[in-house]
Amino acid sequence: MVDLALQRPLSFIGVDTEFRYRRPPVLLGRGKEVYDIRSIHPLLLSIALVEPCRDGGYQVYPFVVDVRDPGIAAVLHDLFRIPVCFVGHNLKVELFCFWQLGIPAPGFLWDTYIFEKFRILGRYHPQRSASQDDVDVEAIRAKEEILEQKQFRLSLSATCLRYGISHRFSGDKEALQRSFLIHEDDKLFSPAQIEYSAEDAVVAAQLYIPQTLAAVEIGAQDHLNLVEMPWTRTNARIEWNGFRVHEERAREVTAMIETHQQVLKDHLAEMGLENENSHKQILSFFRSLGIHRHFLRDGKYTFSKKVLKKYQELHPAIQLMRDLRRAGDIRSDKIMHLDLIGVDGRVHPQHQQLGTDTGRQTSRWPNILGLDAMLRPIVIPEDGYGIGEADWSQVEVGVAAAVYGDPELLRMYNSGDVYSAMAQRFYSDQIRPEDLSLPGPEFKAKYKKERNRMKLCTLGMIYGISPYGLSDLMEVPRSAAAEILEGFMSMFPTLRNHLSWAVDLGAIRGHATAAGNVRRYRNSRCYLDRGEQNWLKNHPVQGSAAVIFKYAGNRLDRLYKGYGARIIIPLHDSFVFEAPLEHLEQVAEETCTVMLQALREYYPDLEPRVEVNIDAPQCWNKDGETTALQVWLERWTGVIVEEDSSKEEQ
DNA sequence: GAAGAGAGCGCC
DNA sequence: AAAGGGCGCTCTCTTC
Repeated sequence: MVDLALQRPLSFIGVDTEFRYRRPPVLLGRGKEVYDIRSIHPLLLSIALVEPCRDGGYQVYPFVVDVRDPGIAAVLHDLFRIPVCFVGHNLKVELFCFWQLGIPAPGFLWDTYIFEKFRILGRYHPQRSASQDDVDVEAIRAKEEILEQKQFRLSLSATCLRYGISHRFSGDKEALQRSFLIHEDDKLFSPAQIEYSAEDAVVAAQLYIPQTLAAVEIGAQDHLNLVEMPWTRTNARIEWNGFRVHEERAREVTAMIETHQQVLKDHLAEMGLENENSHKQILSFFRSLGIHRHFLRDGKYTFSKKVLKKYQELHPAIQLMRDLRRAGDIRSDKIMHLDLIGVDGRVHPQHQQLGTDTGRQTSRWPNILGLDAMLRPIVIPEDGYGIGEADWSQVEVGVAAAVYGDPELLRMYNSGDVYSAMAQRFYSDQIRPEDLSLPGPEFKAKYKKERNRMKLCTLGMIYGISPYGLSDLMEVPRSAAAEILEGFMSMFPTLRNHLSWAVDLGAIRGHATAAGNVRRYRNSRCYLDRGEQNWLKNHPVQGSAAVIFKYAGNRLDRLYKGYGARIIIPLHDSFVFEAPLEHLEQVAEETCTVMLQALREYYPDLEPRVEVNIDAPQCWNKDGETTALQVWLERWTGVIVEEDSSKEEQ
């Protein structure tokens, strides 16, 4: 097979693998099963070599290889070095199989699953139910159906149907897939298993040309080849890399919280509240104290963190509730699930490419992108390695300035600290004249409140906030918020126009557009509600930032190879990396360079800044802060000791 | 007992 | 009438 592949003038190669896992799945409740990707056991590799014929058609040579043979990897090396495109449906698992076999990934990929996901971003988005009525069965069913439809559309058989390609096994695909999961080690494969396996590689190959045409039709072929498809490999590698967790520290934290939680819970129960998480119980508790009216918002009671903090002076129980909630959140974080540690001793969350409608990543099991900052020090490097992080400063503001072409916002972004520059202009009559040209960092320290208001306005502007929402955030009357917002927007007339055009054009066209022509589609042709108006404005910013992020990530993935370094967490606007200690500084420096270049390649008008943090390489952390969790726990413990003693005195 | 909605919290 | 974009996850409470 390899000889033939090397001798023929191939156009591209379809690929598929069948596999099982050596470890049983971890059960996460509600029927969720998560397999340890490091225990993947490749069984069959299917290959479809494709070459052009004189008659204008294509000749396909299908092969199926039993990759349980330990000598096979060495033979396959040469095949994957052929510089043609390798096509497959959800290539992530194929890449896992290759890496498990010790075969380097091919250089040029096309993922037919990712393409289908890409072309329906925003479609099949469950709408908020039209009715406020709780028993709107129709709305619930419709929502379920939409999500099911979306999943089904992305499957290989449904994709084949759409392109008019016949898949011989589409009917009993599931049964065959399952047959591999329970296949015994030395058993031969049945003809059905082998033919099914071959068929998947063949149809994936057959999808390549029609999908390429479809990519041209949506104006995104360049982006797909440059960014999205290479990212499938980068993303798979991040998942394959995973990260190490400090098991002992995790156990300590859990034990410590559990001990003190009980004491505090008892204390709270004495005051009259059994469960700090129960909305119902809190309401009746606060009623009995006569303080419930403070928590009324628009006809509903809310006991969120923010309002509890605001009114904590009303009763000593409130501080207790806040602490208990925080402690409960930390204790129950999925990262504490130590059974998610793979056979390589590392945790491998699923990183879902195009997980969101703007093209951003999502992660789950555990959701490492949403990890409480206090828990970051649970993530530690391998021995001899260090962890670093590099992030673009205020990147979405810069991207907003660039995509909407606002000269004043550009100037402010390029000046150093965008929010300081805004405050210097916005509050020019309230700021001492000598401070009007103060450099960002100094201004930031001196005019904290003013700067923070500008930050709220900026984020609000990108997300489409209303005076109502802003007044809540700034804690000023609505009329004052309206005035601030108006004054703020009037500093950026170009931006204001272009935001409003983004809504109008998006409504007419049917989609919002980001860098690389990454589209997010509307679901209806009728009235734009506020939410839709907002994402039409926001997608160009968030989506473009996501594109640049992946572009930079791809470059880093290739660059890191030379240092034995790896990306471990792709954090929307920052990369967390792990590198051998002797190369950590060099890796950090080159990471900055790549990130700066990437942003400037897309938006040459920007003068971006990247902040790097290798201050505490012994664990992941925020701004070099590694002890926040300990400090918090100690304070918590302190509270108990103090209150216990005061109780005794009484 | 399972499943879903709502409230809430974490991240960017 | 609603009121800031994008997510994943846990807990409570209700319903089937």
